[in-house]
Amino acid sequence: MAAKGAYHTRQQEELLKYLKATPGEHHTVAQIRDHFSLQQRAIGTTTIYRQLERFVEEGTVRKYLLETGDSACYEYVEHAPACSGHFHCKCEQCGRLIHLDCDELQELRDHLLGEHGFAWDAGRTVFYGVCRECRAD
Amino acid sequence: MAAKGAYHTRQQEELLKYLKATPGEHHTVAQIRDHFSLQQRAIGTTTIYRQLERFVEEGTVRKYLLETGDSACYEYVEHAPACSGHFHCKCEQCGRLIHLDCDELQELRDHLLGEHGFAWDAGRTVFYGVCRECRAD
DNA sequence: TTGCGTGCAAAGGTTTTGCATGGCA
DNA sequence: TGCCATGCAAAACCTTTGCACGCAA
Repeated sequence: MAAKGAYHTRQQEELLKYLKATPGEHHTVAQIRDHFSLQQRAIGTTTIYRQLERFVEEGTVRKYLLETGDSACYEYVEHAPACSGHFHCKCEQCGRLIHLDCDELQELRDHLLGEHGFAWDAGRTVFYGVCRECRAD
Repeated sequence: MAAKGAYHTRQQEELLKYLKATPGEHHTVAQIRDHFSLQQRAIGTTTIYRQLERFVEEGTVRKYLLETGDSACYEYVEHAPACSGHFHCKCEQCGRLIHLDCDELQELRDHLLGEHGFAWDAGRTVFYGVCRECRAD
């Protein structure tokens, strides 16, 4: 009796390969669907949602809901599900999602846990603001 | 020729008064609609959306899209659009949105700006994790 | 052969838009 | 009286679910 995730399919493989090829980039379901349609290797929308959901559970992929509220974004996470010492900053002007490596982050986590009892998951948190380039304008 | 927002209506006034009375609390459109329905002072859903949109533009109200993706949350902002020294933490287990006042926040803001050139808007950022109560279980 | 994965169609939910009516100034 | 605001209905979206068929093991 095979469990969930027992089978290996063409769609699953191609989807993961695609995401893996673009680490740090974020994609919407619509973008993914269009990408494969253009390549004549269409994958059903439902399947994309279901595979992404599985990848998120596994920790292979991370899901974001940005403030624009349009649709969710999915991003392949290179390293282990920890993704520690790693900020996600979203620029509200140019829309870019920026990755920052930073020690300060660990301090903040300790502080939140020690002083406020809040176990912060930095990997799921997106910092909103304006990036260096956009401030220069 | 009056411009947008020229008129003062019952719905507008009651909605703002309601939000003002609960600073720091967040409401969904559905919650707001139900609140006024129960009071026999129903406000159309469309109107709620349109008024909230206006308040957000004015900076009177802040809009959040949480990771759950259910529906947007709106919160009255007491003071100017800065909302400094104020964390928003969302517990992923009980779903509560917690407000933390903390000096550490200012330090982090300075660090992000100085070291990484990122002008962080703490008021728009939600920290995801698990709260003290849920960790105790 | 077994039963998971796929994808169409349809449902579900939130948010937006069209349009006739209502109400403020 | 002029024109914005309202709210119903319907559309537009994104996402999830039901179900029959296909395919991996």
